[in-house]
Amino acid sequence: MPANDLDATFAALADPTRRAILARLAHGEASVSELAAPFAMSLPAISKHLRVLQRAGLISRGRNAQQRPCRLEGAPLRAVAAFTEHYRQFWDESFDRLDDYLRELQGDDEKPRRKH
Amino acid sequence: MPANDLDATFAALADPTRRAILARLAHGEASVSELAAPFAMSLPAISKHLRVLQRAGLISRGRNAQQRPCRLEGAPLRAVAAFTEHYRQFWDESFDRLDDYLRELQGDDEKPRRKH
DNA sequence: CTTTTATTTAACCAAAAGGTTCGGTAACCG
DNA sequence: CGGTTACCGAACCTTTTGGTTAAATAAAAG
Repeated sequence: MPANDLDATFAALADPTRRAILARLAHGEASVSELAAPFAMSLPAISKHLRVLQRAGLISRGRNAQQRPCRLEGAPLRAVAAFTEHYRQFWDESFDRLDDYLRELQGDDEKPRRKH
Repeated sequence: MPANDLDATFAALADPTRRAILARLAHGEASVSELAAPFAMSLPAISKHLRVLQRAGLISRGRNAQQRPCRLEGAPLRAVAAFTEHYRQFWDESFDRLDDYLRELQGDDEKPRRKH
């Protein structure tokens, strides 16, 4: 169950170290030491960051010998995306995709090609 | 102009009071007292929340007699949307637009992992 | 000029966040 | 067995956060 709590998710994302960890994990699983390597920070500090990310449901952890590999779990980001979507008219000045969005919400499944 | 700092933006969004204020402002401008009304909280507390939102660039403030009306400024949310977009493959389980995404990221040296 | 209304500033406080060091535990390796 | 590797937990410290109350400011109203 992805702790689907916007409070925890936003708070977890508010730290640059944690966002960097997520960026690293987007390339694949990694051990704690691997994740810690780029930072001028003690290992327990990284461990704490990982616990914050895990409590927010943004990562999950496995076990491989002595290692506890971390894997990115993007599900909570869906709620973040939904949040921004709710305010789209306030930041998307082009309004290009507002119609598409409204159509999607109506269940009109016909999906036009959407370029980023 | 818009303090386009993900740290400040995510931190500002991590508080439920501040998100409720933004939700209220999505319906239109409001004074500080109007914004404070729904909360069991002192006025200075709301004032502090507004300062956090303003420093994050999420609101701007005008002047109307004794009132200092607040207006929603969604620009920082564009950066948040871009952030989630970057992780879309990890939260969009329908994978409808995975091909688009991969095409966009062409040049990435490591192939993104697809969940079982 | 005095008062009222709207909001901010200042001083304070408790709790949480982000870091440290030191010591523990669990799994593998010789 | 004993040592090494990989990580976690506990205790501690400092800064930030989120709230309070009391006093200050600014503009309007009487």
